[in-house]
Amino acid sequence: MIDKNSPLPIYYQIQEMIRKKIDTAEWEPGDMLPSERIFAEDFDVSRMTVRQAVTELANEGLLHREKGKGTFVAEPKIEQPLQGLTSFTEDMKARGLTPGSVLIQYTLRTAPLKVSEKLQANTDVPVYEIKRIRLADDVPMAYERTFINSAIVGELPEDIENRSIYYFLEKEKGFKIGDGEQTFEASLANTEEAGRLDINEGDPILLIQRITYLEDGTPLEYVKSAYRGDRYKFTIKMPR
Amino acid sequence: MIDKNSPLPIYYQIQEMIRKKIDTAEWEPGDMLPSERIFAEDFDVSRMTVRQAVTELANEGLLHREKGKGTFVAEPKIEQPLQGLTSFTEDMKARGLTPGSVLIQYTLRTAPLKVSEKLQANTDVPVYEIKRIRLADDVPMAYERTFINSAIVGELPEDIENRSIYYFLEKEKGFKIGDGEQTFEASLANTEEAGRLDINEGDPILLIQRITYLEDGTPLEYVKSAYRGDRYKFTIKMPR
DNA sequence: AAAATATAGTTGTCTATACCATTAATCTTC
DNA sequence: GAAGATTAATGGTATAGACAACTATATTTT
Repeated sequence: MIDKNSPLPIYYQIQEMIRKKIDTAEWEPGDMLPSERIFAEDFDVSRMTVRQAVTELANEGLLHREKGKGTFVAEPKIEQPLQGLTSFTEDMKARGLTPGSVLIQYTLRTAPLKVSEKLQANTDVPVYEIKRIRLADDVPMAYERTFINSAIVGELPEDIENRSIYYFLEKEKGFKIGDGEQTFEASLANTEEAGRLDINEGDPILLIQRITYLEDGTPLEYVKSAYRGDRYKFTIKMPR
Repeated sequence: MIDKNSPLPIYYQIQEMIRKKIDTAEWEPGDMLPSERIFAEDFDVSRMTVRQAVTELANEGLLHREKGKGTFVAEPKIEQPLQGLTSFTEDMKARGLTPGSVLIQYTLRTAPLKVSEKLQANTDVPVYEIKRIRLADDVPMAYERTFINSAIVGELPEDIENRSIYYFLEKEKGFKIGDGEQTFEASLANTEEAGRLDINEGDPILLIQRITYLEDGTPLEYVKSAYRGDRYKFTIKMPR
């Protein structure tokens, strides 16, 4: 469960392990976690290492510490509609819909000019181009074109469309996702988009473009999505 | 400077000391802090204690760590193009355009049902209803309908259309603006919107609805805006 | 002169331990 | 039975040290 020889830090492994148990509802809000001393003994690590893992999760608000009592899974934050960057998968789940995906195209190619600009890379940089139709409860919701800088991520598994790309990159590849820049624009469906989304040409679509950066500022991916205007609203909480 | 017998934790004292040096500009953005080992030696504490202080400040964004190099005072957060809540006025200025406004209607009335719901108020609550055409370089950019809970803000001056409402409420009335919730949606211009925006019926428009809250969570205003799809893109930076 | 190597300094991770403050349960005393 | 004291468990703070990973500079080698 915890691999001391992994290149990933132990505290990070513990962190992700806890996160997973909460994600999978194995540990539910209000549940008390094993005490730091127990954790340390179980994993045969120092208590301080356990604390480093727990501290970060507590700062994130996922855990809640009480002196003298213990550490508990925090109650899910009320009013959390898309506070930050989210994937289509997370987005749909938050809306109570079942996300789905149909792969249209999956190729490794050299980046088109506009894409290479967005990715701040040379025009000849190899990128993955992934075209997907995104489904919500089996109905087309968006037509999505993703470009991922393969010079950064290396090889992607072929079954990536079934999983969250973010999850894969963060958990399995160890990349740290940073900020994202998102653009919203109203437009009308062209022939291709109308066909993919099962709507008529000229119907309203919400174009969302996103550039996702790594923590160090390197652009990782560029996504162009066309959402059905009649089905989709994007809601976001903004500070200050 | 650091009092080991103080009831305040040592790491907290160090934290506040660093904060103060930055506040008073004794340490400026870009400056390198003494290394953790130097700090520890100077204060005669353990390096881990110093780290606990620095880690928190780094998480806050006040400091910036670089492995192998050192710890530096972070650059003050630049107000990125639309990182948070912004008014139309600020938005346009950030784009290098001159914002303008044409007042269409300004009334004090009882809230329509939908509006009172958004403002979490009774249906008979009095609201200001302000309809404006928003101009950028004298060209219609958006048609905006604003509802402000007058039970909260009291009386508004009549010449409000020439000024930023936010500025007025914050600086002159002392209200503290909190979060905002914003919804994006693609649609087609109806007759009224097309007329106001000088476009054709059926042209694409970006519908943006915003609810602005005070710091204590009270809804303050509800704004429905229809932006010209051919002229306006909304860009935002989002944290992960 | 350029390239490779060593070196010193930095943050990152981790250990093993110690004591403190708070909490909750148990035991003792009245 | 109620009140107080004890005890065990928890997270909070702190120590002294170790090695790893990374960076910049100085030194040596080619």
